[in-house]
Amino acid sequence: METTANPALRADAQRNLTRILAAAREVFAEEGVEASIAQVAERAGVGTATIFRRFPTKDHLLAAVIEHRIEEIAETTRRATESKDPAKGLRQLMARAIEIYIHDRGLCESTGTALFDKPRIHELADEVNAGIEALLARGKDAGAVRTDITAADISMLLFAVASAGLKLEPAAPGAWHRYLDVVLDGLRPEGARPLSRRVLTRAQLDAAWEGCPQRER
Amino acid sequence: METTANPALRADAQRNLTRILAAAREVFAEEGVEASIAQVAERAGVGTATIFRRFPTKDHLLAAVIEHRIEEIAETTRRATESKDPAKGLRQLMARAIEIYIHDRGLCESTGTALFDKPRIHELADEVNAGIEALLARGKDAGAVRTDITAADISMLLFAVASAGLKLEPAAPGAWHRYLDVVLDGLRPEGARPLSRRVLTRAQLDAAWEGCPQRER
Amino acid sequence: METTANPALRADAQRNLTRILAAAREVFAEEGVEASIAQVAERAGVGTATIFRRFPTKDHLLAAVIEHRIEEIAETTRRATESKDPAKGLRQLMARAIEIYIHDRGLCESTGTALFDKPRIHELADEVNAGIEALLARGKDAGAVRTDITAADISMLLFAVASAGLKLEPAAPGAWHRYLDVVLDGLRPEGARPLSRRVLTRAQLDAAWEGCPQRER
Amino acid sequence: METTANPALRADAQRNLTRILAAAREVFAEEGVEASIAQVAERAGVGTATIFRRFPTKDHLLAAVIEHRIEEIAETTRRATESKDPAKGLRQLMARAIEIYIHDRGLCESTGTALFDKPRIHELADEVNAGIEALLARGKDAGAVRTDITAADISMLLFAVASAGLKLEPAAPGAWHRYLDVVLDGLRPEGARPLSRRVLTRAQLDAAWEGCPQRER
DNA sequence: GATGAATGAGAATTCATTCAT
DNA sequence: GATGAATGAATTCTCATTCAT
Repeated sequence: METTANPALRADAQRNLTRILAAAREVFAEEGVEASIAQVAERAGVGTATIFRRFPTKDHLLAAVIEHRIEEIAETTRRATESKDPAKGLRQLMARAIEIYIHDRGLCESTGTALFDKPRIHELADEVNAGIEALLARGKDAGAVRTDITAADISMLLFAVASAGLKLEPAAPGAWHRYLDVVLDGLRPEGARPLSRRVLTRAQLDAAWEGCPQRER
Repeated sequence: METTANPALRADAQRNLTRILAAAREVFAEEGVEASIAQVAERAGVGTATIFRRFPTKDHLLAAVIEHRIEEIAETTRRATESKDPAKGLRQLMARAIEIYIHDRGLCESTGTALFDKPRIHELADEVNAGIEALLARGKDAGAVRTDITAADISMLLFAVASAGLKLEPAAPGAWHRYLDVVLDGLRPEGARPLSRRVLTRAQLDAAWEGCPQRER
Repeated sequence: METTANPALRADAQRNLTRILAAAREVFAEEGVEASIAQVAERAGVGTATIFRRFPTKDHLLAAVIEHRIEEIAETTRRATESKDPAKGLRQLMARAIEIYIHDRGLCESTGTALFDKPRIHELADEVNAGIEALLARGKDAGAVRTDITAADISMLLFAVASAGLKLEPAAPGAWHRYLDVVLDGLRPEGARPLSRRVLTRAQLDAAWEGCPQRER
Repeated sequence: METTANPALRADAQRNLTRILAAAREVFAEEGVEASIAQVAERAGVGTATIFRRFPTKDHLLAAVIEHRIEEIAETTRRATESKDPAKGLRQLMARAIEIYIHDRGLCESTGTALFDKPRIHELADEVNAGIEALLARGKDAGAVRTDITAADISMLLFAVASAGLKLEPAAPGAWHRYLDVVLDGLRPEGARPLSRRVLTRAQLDAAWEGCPQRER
């Protein structure tokens, strides 16, 4: 999760690149994907062309920012899977991922667009998925998690709570924990009522993350 | 819930207004709030200036469209409160409201922006809130709903599931029912674990719906 | 060859459209295809957006200008074919077409680019070609033109002289007539030496006019 | 015609200069004058700044490339004047010069711009002119060339055929020979019809090569 | 000397909003 | 009243040229 240090880059360029990425993270997080490159440039203290030297397209910059966030989520997943208690691990993972989402409007807006269709993002998504699956398996074995739930469901529920949290955060910081609590309670096996729809196929999940045909951008 | 019929309007003007609103609902639902006025005008079969005669600003038009949707949700609430079984009523209400949300990108994108800060919307929000409260009270009495949940929570949970549904809908239509199921299971009183945060104050809820200070547009 | 009068257009719009086209003809003629839309707008006395309302793309505007010139050439061809003397008609045609080319840098630069690949241009090109063929046939019959020359050759020779004329015009207006004279002398049948290459196929000619793979613009 | 070897240059600098010129020749030949310095730098395997160290301006680089081509044409002229048969020499000269032109988009686009206004180019142009004049004189004496033609005319006719060849080359390589044939037939004295315009003055020819006041770039 | 990096001045294009018919 | 037209302020992206290492 180290900030991508490119050793082939000159010192000043590396510094600028770091600044650009930091600025882009902030700006897109605050303003969403419609923020202009000029805003990023200003916050980074560089000219717009400097950004375009590193990122041929605004979307490339956005993608880099998103990748960084997904790296964070993957790292979070890694740590969560090390937890002794799978239920605790799951909550930890969801809570931390939600926090990352909530503080990044751009990330939320990008979810389910073509920006997610990059090899590195796929890799990370696979990794996250595997981690969740491992936690789920242990949780189910321990009788702490209902058995009809899949990793894909966890991703979607996480996204659901995060979306509500995003709206709520300015007015009631952290209030989304209530909703995560409700959802986690809904994941218990005791008295669980059967789910009314089929589980998501992998293709459906992928399509949800990338495919969004609206907004081709 | 009749489309606001303004009796002072000439027949043709009234017809145009109706067309404009219908077109705007469709266009913003499909394309989101970034859709252009020109698109709306074209679908309505009127000139752009005709729209601006009725709505001084694009945001005014958006607000009218949103108001309409909230009217639908209020109407849905009214019907739901008539249900004999409060738990069924609650599910019905949430499911129908989610459906409304899911099929309107513009509505989702607008939630929590200044566009919601209109007297009529407040009225309707109050009405919806009251309906949910009534259902909740009956549900709690019947032992079907946990007691630490408020109407504000239901709104937010509804928005949460809707947000996930919005992403998922193209790839897996209706799949969001799974997540509503999970949430509803989480609302049962049996074995409910205490919620980790305070309930939302009314001010916080209002701020969540309107306040979003980012995105001044 | 009337300036495309669109009767469906409001008076002011028609006036602006006319101005835009006139300005575009002048500006592209003087500055070449790299002239900016802003230059055209300024000369036309309108805003840049007004141009983009009529022409979705700079290339569309360029295409309209080019089409106009080719119309002029087609009209010239029509008149030339009415000449009693085919040799005179041919000279008349070539001379007038060269004049049109010479006073339009944009036309010269566009020749052989994708801008020529439009149905209307193809039609006009066919018409010009047919006219030249008719003149050639009559000229050959009359013993005034060598028999191994085709209409495609005439187009290319015309373009050749025009290219030289373009460079020469500012310094020596009309001097290109000398070179047209030489070429026409080269077209006489008496003592004509055999041409060293095959005649152009239609496909080759078309490719020369449109195909230019360099400069995809 | 050795590549200008500057003895004051360090070995590596000399090598870079050579590479830059070679790359520039290729790039401008293929892409035309709008090719970017970055493209040249990349092909040369040097940084852009290295180019600007040697050539204060893009135009200076272009000028150097052009000079090189004119050197080639001058060399060609020299060889052509050694031909026993002046008509053959003339054809040889024109054909080879046309080939040089045709394979260099940049050269064609630059012809007649301020880039030609350099002492060395003037020298070379004089040399070429003298060579052509010598050939013409011998040709006229031998009755192989019409007497009303000047060296300036030959330059322009050459440029004319080259321009057509440039457009035609991708679709029909070498087809321009047909047009050179026609022009050469037009240069024969037998039955030559009087030329309709005055001969070019030297000033006019110079202006044609350099003067093009449009396109200040 | 050499180079990658930085930049500012455009260029095309879009869109909410105001005007003239 | 209705409408198409006009516009100016953005926005993304390019490139010759200058700077810092």
